Amino acid sequence: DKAFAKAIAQVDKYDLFMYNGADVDYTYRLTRDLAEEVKAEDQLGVLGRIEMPAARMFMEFHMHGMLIDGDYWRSMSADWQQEMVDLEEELRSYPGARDLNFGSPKQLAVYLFDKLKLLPFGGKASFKGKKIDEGVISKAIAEVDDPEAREYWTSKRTQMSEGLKGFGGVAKGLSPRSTTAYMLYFLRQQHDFPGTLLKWKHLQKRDSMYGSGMAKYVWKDGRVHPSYNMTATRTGRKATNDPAIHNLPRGDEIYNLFIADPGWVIIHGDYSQAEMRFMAHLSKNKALTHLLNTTDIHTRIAMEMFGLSEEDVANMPKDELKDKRIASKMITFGIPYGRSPAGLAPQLGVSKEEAVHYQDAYYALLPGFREWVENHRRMGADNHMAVSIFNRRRRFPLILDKYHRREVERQAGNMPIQSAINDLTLLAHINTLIALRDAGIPVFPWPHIHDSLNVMVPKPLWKLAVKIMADVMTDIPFESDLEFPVEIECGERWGAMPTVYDNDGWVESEEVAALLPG
DNA sequence: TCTTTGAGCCAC
DNA sequence: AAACGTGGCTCAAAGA
Ligand SMILES: Nc1nc2c(ncn2[C@H]2C[C@H](O)[C@@H](COP(=O)(O)OP(=O)(O)OP(=O)(O)O)O2)c(=O)[nH]1
Ligand SMILES: [Mn+2]
Ligand SMILES: [Mn+2]
Repeated sequence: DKAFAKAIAQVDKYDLFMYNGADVDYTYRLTRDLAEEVKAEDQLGVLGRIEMPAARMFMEFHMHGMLIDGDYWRSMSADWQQEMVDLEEELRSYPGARDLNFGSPKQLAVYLFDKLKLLPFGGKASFKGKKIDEGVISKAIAEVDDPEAREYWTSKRTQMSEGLKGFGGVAKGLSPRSTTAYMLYFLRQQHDFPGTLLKWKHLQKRDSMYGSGMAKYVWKDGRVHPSYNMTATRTGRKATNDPAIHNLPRGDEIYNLFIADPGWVIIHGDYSQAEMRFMAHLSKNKALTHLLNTTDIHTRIAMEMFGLSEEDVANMPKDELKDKRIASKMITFGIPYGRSPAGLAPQLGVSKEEAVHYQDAYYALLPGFREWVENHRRMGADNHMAVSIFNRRRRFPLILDKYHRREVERQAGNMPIQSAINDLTLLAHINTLIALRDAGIPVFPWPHIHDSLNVMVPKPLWKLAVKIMADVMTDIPFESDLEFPVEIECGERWGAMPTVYDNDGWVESEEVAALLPG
């Protein structure tokens, strides 16, 4: 932080040294007291086996950082800014829009709903309520004939305000005067302005995050050095910042900003259908296990969601299928994590009643799974605690009312699964580094991202390293009927990495041959 | 001139 | 529609 650095620069050097020394000393002394607490909470295993080695790995990653492709970065940034200039000129040409700040939701609402008098989901009636009823949204979007808009609505959530969820908090949902993309896709059926605004918003986000906005994160060495926050989540997942790398927009455009050091390659491994597999492990559900062993469940749910046949899947462009598969994850995970038919409906593009049928069809595919899911949720709330197989814990000391209880049930249901997949992956990351070094392969850690991990190795050794990573990741540290297959990609640029290894072994392709000799 | 909050959008 | 879960970042606007 610039202001902080400036302030620190003015502090007397001797005072600063004394302060830093005291900081270290007191931290060290605290370990004695805290070790007692950790022991009392039976968390020495989590600390010693996972958190401490992970901390060392994250520090190593932070120090070395990731190289930014400076030419590509500047070129992309310039492109985005030029496009924005053009779009802004168009937007300002609309009557009354000349002096608008397009980044201000407040000003946009006045323009869209008062000046242009555009009608939100549900029309005039919605102005009466504070939030738009889900049924109104479902009905409205079902009647819209705009493929791009339909695609958006099936791939994004409506959820907006957060508040103190469930108790004394702000109501969640879509306000009738909302200016979100979700709303703009509806408004663009009535006027040209919202459509152009959507494009502007997209570019504004890209540039502010990864174009001009990225500059503050690029050090003098031309690299970014993200920090890992190990205590940000209630599940043991990690968070990153400065810059955050857990929420980079998918696709090559942004990922190609990050490249391997010259002469090195990045190797990336991601668990397949990770949390579904772990739910199968915990529940020992036969049908789910069988489904995972024989098909891709995300694709299977995508077929249900979009009404696709086997032929459709076979003939569809690869990228389109990939997008539909991604969209289906929110349904596949949403249902066992407690999403209601009302919540599912807008994303499925159907009424609440029809959404019930989707939910039933989902569970009909997996006999016994619904019972397990509901019991699993209840037990966590009853115990006021959720525990993962790695003995990570989340407590729920207070349950305030029946609605809060439902929230706690969903959180307690999710924790042991999300947490275990994270720790499984984190351990695999740590062990991959160890195994590579044991094999004499130089390696730098790259990011750990929930159920995926990255390392950087010298290019000539890529194949050896891929095999080692695959072996470590699939050699899970617990007994299970389930396998945990991985997909491994490799390349010099983070956004251009062909799959080189998956559940069926080595993947041959022209792309691999061109990129990775040997 | 700061800091905090709200709206919005991105990911696994 | 009393809400699938877990997060971070930017900008505008309000608060100190
Ligand atoms: N509750 C919830 N969890 C999610 C959602 N999206 C992702 N996750 C969790 C569950 C996933 O298994 C995990 C890793 O995300 P991935 O994008 O890698 O998906 P997954 O591993 O399921 O499939 P894949 O890697 O594509 O075979 O993150 C979501 O929308 N809701
Ligand atoms: Mn995965
Ligand atoms: Mn993943």
